[in-house]
Amino acid sequence: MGVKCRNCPIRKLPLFDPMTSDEVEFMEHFKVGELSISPGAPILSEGGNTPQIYTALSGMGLRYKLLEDGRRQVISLVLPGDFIGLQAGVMNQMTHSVEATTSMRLCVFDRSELWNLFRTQPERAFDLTWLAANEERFLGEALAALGQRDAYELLAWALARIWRKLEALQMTNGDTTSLPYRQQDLADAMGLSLVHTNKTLAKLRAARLAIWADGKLTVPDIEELEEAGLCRDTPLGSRPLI
Amino acid sequence: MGVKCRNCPIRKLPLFDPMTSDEVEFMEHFKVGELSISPGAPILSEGGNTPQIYTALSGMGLRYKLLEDGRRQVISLVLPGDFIGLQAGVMNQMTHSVEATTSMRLCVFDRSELWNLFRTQPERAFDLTWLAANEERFLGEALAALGQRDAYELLAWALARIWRKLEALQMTNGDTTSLPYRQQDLADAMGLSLVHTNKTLAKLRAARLAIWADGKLTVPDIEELEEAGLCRDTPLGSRPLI
DNA sequence: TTCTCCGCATTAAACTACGACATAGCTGGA
DNA sequence: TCCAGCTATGTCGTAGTTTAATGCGGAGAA
Repeated sequence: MGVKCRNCPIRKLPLFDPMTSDEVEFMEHFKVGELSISPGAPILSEGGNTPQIYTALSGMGLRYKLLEDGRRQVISLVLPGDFIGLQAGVMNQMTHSVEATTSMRLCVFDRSELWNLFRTQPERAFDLTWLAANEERFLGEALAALGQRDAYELLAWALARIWRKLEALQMTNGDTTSLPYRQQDLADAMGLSLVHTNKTLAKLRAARLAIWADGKLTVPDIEELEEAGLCRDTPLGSRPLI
Repeated sequence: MGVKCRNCPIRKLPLFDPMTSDEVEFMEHFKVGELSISPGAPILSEGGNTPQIYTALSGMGLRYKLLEDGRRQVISLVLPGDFIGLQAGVMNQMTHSVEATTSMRLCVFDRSELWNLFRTQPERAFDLTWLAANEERFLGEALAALGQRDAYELLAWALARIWRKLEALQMTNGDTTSLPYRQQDLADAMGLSLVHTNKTLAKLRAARLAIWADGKLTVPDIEELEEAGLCRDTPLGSRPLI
């Protein structure tokens, strides 16, 4: 898996920014070990304790939250370079669950050490805090910002976004990429029913905008796809200066 | 307006926490003046520059964002104690607009001074950053967290939440409170059409859960109202420790 | 190998919530 | 008195949900 992030990347918002070498080095300082996770296994559970935080070195997963009525809200995908467990609360309690959808390798940090950041590197501390606050954000949220769209545009937007993300991580191969998520995952992320998601994906497929099959995503023409989703990203991810 | 916050309150997340006296004193240091705003007047505009930030001392307003298609997304209410303009970006550019819906009194701070926080008071800096990141959040966002519900539960939840907020600020009077927002504002906040919002409010009124009329909100039985909205707040607002 | 089970994708039919449009009443201000 | 802004209510079309049934490939057991 030809991922750029070697060991302990901080990926700033917007999530596509690569990490500078001294940032990598800086994070090395906090590293306490590595961890392997098998596909389908939970990494962190809502309400659980996390004295440590992780970054994904390889593999994919997703953040989600179980709702009272039994539905599941997917918050975001977990890709190599992402933090996991950063935003756990006062008692280190997680506010959502994280699960691997492929086998994953994780890099482990000691959470308490991170407080040093605030003393030694205020600007980086700002980045981290901001990242933590935003980690909780929903994929669908930014969509709300853009105004409610119908399922067609919603999914076009989501696929285009995922594609761009993977592209930035050099995880695409020509116009195809491997993407171990089920249609149910996508549906949960967008707040649509599985059935309707399926039908809408069929429409996208018929329009030859995005072919989602067999755990693979093929995007013949990304620009066209982005246009179909009116892909105007909100400045939500833009980095503020307080 | 019997608000607790005297001059320059930092209200931590969750937003109901009162400010300690030394925090008040601390913020006094940054204060550079006061400002009066008349009802309906804009305070900050999206894209505009803000060399300063404000806190609301009295009055109410709302944060919103204009969408490309002309609709308006209300982000959140501005109540006494809230920060305004905290999260403006790199060039001090606002990412959304803020408008007063009553006459307001604002306390003015110098933005650049705030960077000192990161050097002198790391923990408070954390609070501030967190607050800034969350200021952008949409009201409807937390709703998405609970899972999309129908308009009825959506509005029940929103009204209950507003009520609790005002209650904490001691801005309620028995089971009635003054609330200078239009139905259009509520609709924009919840992402519903004005017409449907109106009809749904009628249903809530018929059920004697919430009476919204003449700029006043009456809540005969808050517990019942909360239940109607399945009002289980997400821990979204809970303060994390990284 | 073949049978069976199970998770996932697919498609169809009935139902529902919401938006669009239309119309009317109510109030305060010029 | 008229007009503008807000509230209120009815009808109708449609996007999306729900339910249910079918198909299909992979894993495990005989």
